[in-house]
Amino acid sequence: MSHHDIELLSHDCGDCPIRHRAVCARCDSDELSRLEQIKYYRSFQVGQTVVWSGDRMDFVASVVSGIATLTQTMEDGRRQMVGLLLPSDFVGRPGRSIAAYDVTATTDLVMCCFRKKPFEDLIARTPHVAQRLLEMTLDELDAAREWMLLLGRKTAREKIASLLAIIARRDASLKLRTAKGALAFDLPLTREEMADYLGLTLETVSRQMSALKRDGMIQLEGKRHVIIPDFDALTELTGDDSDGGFLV
Amino acid sequence: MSHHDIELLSHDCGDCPIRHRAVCARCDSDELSRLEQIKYYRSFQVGQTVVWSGDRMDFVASVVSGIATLTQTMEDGRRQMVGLLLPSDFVGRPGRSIAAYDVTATTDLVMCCFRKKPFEDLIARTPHVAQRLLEMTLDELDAAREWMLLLGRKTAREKIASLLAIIARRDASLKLRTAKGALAFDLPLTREEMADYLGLTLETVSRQMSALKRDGMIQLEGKRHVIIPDFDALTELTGDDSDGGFLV
DNA sequence: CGGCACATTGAAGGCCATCAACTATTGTGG
DNA sequence: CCACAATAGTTGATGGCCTTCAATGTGCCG
Repeated sequence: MSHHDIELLSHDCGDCPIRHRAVCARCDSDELSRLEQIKYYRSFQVGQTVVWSGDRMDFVASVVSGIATLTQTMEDGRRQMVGLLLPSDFVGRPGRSIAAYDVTATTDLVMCCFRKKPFEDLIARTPHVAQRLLEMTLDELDAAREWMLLLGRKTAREKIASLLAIIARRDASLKLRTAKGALAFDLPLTREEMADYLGLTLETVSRQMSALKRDGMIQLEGKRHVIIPDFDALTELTGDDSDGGFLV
Repeated sequence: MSHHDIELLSHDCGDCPIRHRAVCARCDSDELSRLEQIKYYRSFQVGQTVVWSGDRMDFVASVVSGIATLTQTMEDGRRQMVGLLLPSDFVGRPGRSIAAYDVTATTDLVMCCFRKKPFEDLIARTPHVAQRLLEMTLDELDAAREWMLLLGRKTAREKIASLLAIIARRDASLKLRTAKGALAFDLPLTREEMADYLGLTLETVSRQMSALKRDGMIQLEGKRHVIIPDFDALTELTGDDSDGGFLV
C-alpha cells in the first residue's frame, strides 16, 4: 500500500460495509448511482489530521472504517473532544466551507468523500439523502446532550465507567451481540484522548482506570485491551438511569 | 387572560414574529397554509413544565415567545441543562414519541405546536420544512459542541463570562444591534438555572457574579438586570478565540 | 541498547462543592 | 397594614476531588 494521502480505491457501493447505516442508507439504486459518481476514497494513517479547524474544507465524508475525532482547542492549549466518529458517521456540514473543528484520525482511517458542491446539489434533489442526514444529525445531537451531562455533572469515576460502557456497547453491536455479561474490546483511544473526551487530565484517567482494575470492574491486557467481567456492574457505576431510556 | 394551559389564540403566520427564523422560514405560501392548518398555540407560565422526560409527547413545536430549557436529571438529583430554547427554536423530534428531556418554561412561554403525525407527513412531502429543520439541527449541534468545551474545560469564571456573553449577544441581535461597547439586559435565568447550564453550583455562580461585579466587569441592578460597561473586556474573560470564527 | 511515546504512580495544592448562616424581596393571611 | 413565611440570593468556613508537577515504569522500533 502506498503512503499517498489520497487513495483511489474502487469500491462498489453495493459491497460497502456502511451501506445500510451511512448517509446513503435510504437511497434507491438511482440515487446511489448518482452518489457513486461523485464519491472518492481517502485514507489516513493513525494520528494524521484530516482537516484543521478554520481551514477550508471542500468536501463532506462518511467514515468507512477506523475512528476519527472532532476536537476544539483553546488559545492556551486546553482541548476538548466534541465528536467521536465511528464507521458510517458523517463529517462536514453542507453549506459551510470552513471546518469548525480539528478532525483527526485516531486509528487508520478510510473515508468516503463527496466534493461539497455536487453533494449539496444532490441533497437538494434527492430527499432520501436529506432525510437520512437529518436523522443522523438528530442522533448526534442526542449523543452530544448525553455527553454534556457527563461533562457537567459526573465524577471522574462515573465518566470513565460511562466511556467504557459506550465503547463496549458499540463494539458489541458491531459484533452483532448484546452488551451483557462478560465483554472484551480494544480501546481505540489513548489515555490522553480519553481525557480529552471526558474533560479530565490524562493522569486522572490513568488513576481511575487503575482503580477500576483494583476493584475488579475491569481487567487490562497491555494498555489497550479491556476485559469487562460484568457489564451490568460497570453500568451501575455510570450514574445513569438503570432503565436505559426506550425512546421510540 | 385566562389561566388555561391551552390558549387558542388565532394568529396569522404572516404576522408571526418568528416567521423568518423558525422551522417554517423557507416555506412558500402553499406550504405555509398547510402548516397553518395543523398548528395550534399553547401558553405556559413561568416554572411550568411543558413535558417530563420519559412522558409521551405527541407534538413538536416552535418557541414563539419566552424561554424554555431542556434538562437531564440523574437518579440522585444532579441536573444538567442541555438546551436553552429561545424564540424560533424547535422542540421535539420527528419520529420519536417519548420526550428525552424535561422541557420547562423559565419565563412565560408561547409555543406554536404541531401534532406529530401530521407534521411528519408534512416534512416527508414539503422539502423546505425538512431543509430548514436540518439547518437548525446542525446549528444546535454546533452550539452543543461549543457548550461541551465550556463544560469540560472552562473555569467557573470563564463559564460565567461565556454565559453572559451569549445572552448579551442574543439580546443585542434581538434589538437589532451589534454586541459592542456598553450593553444591558435582563437575565432570563435564576442563579440555579445558570448553575444547571454551566455545570456549577448556585453558590459558585453567585460568588463569580459578585467577583465580576467587584472587578467592574458587570454592574447589577436588582438580581436580574445586568449592565456590561465593556463587552470586549468581558469577552476576554471567556477564554474563547478572539477572532470569533467566521464559519461560512 | 538507547530513544521515544505512552502510561502509571506519588505528592502537593487549588478550585469548586458542601454545609451553613444570613440578607433581600415578594406575597399572603390575619 | 404588618407579621410572617417562602423564595431567591449572598457570603463564609471547610474539605474533597481533581489538577499540576514530577518521577518512574513499560513496550516498541530503529
